[in-house]
Amino acid sequence: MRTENLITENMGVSKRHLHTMSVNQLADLAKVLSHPARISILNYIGDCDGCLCKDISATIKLSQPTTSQHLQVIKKAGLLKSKFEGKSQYYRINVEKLGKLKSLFQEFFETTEAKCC
Amino acid sequence: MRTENLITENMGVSKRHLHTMSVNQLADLAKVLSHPARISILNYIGDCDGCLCKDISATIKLSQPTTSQHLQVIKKAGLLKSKFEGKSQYYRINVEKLGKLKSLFQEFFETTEAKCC
DNA sequence: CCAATACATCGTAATATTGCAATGAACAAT
DNA sequence: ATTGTTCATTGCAATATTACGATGTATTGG
Repeated sequence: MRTENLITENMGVSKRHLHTMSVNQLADLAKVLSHPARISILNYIGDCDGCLCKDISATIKLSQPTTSQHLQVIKKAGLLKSKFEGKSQYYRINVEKLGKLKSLFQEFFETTEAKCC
Repeated sequence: MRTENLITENMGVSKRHLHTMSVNQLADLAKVLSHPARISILNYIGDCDGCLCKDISATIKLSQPTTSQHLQVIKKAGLLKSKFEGKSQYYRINVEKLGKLKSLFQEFFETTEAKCC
């Protein structure tokens, strides 16, 4: 009757090791799109190609720190590139990574639709 | 010099009202895919078409409560249907909603790739 | 009726996410 | 040099997510 070892370890943290590489990759990229502000940001950058944080902030109506934070999340996932020019940082879509997302998504659809459709 | 009204309201909650309907819809569906377990579940259900929580739980190696919780998240987003038969609940892909996700994703790609590619 | 099965839900603990004011760094302009 | 601009980072508060044991309900099998 051991009620020991009920110690809560790894509480609140996703168990990524249980899943395949490509499943984790898709989850990471989907997480970028799981917040509407990040979708709006990607839409905006895709439309202007070479954008500043202050302009994005003004467009999506979130504060500069919040906008910057979202930009870092997108960049860390690989969907954005950036380049400093003077005091300005220009953000651009990383087209290669966007293509990767596209193919992972395609793969997900093919697997999921396999026998149900 | 009013340091009043610095009261933290709406802290920690997404400002969905700032974004368009379709952006929010895509974000909601992307949130489903933002956890690897939920991708694995959808893959599995798409493959077997009519699955039980216990079998999914055994396959993805998460506890029954955790698996059930993920299933409710996916179902609430509309990507799953379910039907009770005796003591068993059979889960199936909601093909219409999956198609909706596909088209929202397509739309996102077209907007984002507009001028950068 | 009684045990076993399948599942959702509750409660709880730990971590993650979201948002912004305040701050500091780097550069531009005067 | 001083001021203004642009941005990332820090610190904090509030909410959301993740995971699972324990529990209750409903059904099946004996």
